Amino acid sequence: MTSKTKPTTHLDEQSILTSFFTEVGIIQQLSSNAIRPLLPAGLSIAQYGVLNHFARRGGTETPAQLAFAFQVTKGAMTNTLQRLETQQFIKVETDPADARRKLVSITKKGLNAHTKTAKALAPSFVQMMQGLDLKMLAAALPALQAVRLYLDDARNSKAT
Amino acid sequence: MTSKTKPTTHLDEQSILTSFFTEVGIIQQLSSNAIRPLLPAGLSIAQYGVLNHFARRGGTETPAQLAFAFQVTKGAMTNTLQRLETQQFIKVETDPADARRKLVSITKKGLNAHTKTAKALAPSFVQMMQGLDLKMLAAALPALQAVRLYLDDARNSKAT
DNA sequence: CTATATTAGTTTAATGTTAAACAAATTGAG
DNA sequence: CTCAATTTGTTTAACATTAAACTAATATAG
Repeated sequence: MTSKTKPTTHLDEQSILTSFFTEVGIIQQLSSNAIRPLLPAGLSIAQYGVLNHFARRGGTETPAQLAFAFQVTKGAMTNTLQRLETQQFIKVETDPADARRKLVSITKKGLNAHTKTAKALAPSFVQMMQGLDLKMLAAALPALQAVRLYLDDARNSKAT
Repeated sequence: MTSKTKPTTHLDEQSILTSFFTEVGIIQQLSSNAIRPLLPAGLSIAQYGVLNHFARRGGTETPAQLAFAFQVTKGAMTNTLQRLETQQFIKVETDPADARRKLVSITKKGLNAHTKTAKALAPSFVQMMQGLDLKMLAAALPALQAVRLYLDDARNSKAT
């Protein structure tokens, strides 16, 4: 496995990219598995993501905007929104200006559920802040953003 | 949103962690969506992951070892392995030394499928290597590894 | 105005995932 | 040895997701 021509102090270019995506994938899997059991019954990670989105930003958004923001298909977002609406965590109305569209907003009950859930997650969050070198994480953010932007652009140029 | 007491040149600690996981989640979603349509019909990302694992490392592993490596449940791995076995990409035998265990290995057909798939993915991969600042990505790897190890340890200490 | 194209959202079938219950084999305490 | 505990893998039910077909509403070309 070790190169004969170069002392592999540095990873070769291919390994950098492979390692990067492997780490991202595993982190995603581990963090999902850590968060899931902390959520209240009936609230999935996807659903909490939508509640969190509205709790931070407020206002209304269409299902298509939400699907784009979370990078899931419209069908997936339809499903998530239906489950949130069943629990009365969001309100869904037809856009009076365009009957194809729907306008989604968070309800008081949804805000309460979000607050309660955020509190349940807080201890693990605090523990992570203590256990990790946040300066190192902050230093890694530009790289993550660069990759995200690259993938986003690649997707958009394809979707022409 | 801007702090009154501090000029927010730097993100606060909570935002660092939130941004980090948000970016990881979006990258995972975008990269999965980019890769999926490039795979041959009948081969999922999960299945390709297993083929890739064996193509790199060779040898045999038990379903439990694979489930651990990919951080999925045993049930998920059973499903993936059954689909790979149906396509004759892997061989699954009972461990003669312990009849509870099974020994999984890749077949020639599986290696061929892996090679073919890797070739299909190569152009996008090369394009990424050209379009991204690999030094920046390499510099971010330690942070990713640190987070992965933290989550891994947290999980293990819980699973006591 | 009308016919076509586009856009927004839903539905369906297939797959992947988790959690939990289960069966079978092995281990270990007594 | 024997019986309970553990380990390994499978199954099942519920849910998330994608791709593709579909419906309804709007926009646009002629």
